[in-house]
Amino acid sequence: MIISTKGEYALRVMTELAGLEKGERLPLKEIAQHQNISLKYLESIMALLSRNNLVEAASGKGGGYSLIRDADQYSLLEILNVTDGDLAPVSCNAVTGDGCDRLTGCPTYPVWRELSELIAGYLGGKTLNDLRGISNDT
Amino acid sequence: MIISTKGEYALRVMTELAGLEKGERLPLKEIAQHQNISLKYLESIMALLSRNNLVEAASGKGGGYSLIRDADQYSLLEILNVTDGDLAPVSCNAVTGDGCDRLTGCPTYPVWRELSELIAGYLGGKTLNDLRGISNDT
DNA sequence: CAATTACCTATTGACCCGGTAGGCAAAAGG
DNA sequence: CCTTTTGCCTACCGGGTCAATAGGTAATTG
Repeated sequence: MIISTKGEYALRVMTELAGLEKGERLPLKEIAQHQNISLKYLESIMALLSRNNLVEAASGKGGGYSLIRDADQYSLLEILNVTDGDLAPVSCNAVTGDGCDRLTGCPTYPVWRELSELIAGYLGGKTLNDLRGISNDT
Repeated sequence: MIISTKGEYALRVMTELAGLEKGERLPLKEIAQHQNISLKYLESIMALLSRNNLVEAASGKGGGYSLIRDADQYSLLEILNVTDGDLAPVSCNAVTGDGCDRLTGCPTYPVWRELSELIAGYLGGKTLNDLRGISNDT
């Protein structure tokens, strides 16, 4: 599988954050309870998202997490790239270009490349709003 | 990644087998040399393919492997399902239906389902012939 | 019978993933 | 200040899987 629970959890949490009012924050403790996910594990995930400027964090009382942009400005691809790295469907790294010494003439390469683009295209076109059941068309 | 080297190797070997004349066989020793893959490792992979009736095997002198059907009658999906199991892109097993207790109302589920179908659709439409650079349109 | 080939059953080492633990840093409030 | 709340960092662990190896057995042919 390409997408780990780390990615799955990240999407779920960010979807929840998308429901907040502007300026509102949600502490991780509450999120972990809602989503029924280990708090400690979530911590490591959210720290990662924070480091990559996908969410904003505030320490101390009244602190917590919030989104930085509007929900429809986050593509799922962008988020999953942070949590799961490159989403290349194949273990050989031909898709990213480096490492395979048999690349020239490799019969499977074009297929992996196309498949990669297909996946990236699909996930790049979906946003957090799609996860909330909110359609993007006006 | 969804697709292991096992799947990648299986596709490469079967593509090579697709180049044989009708009734011709190729012993694994040669294939392993051509493809520069460990013979022992290949053995385990080919035994798997053989058990699942994707290739035909013949022991003894003059033996080896051959395809059973025409190359355009093997979809990549079918082969990869044998080597890599279900190609579900997500570790949660919601896509196959069982196991997730949060399934009802799970915001990400529809996305994984769609993505799964997209991948299966793509790989189901490609055959071994596509790996040989032979187009299926007459 | 001997050579060739496929098949089966372990086993190994490395790596990654999900999760845990504990302590540190920052911010806010009294 | 000091305490509480919150996020952040580092390290660790157990289990599973993957790629690969090893050795032996069965089938087929000459």
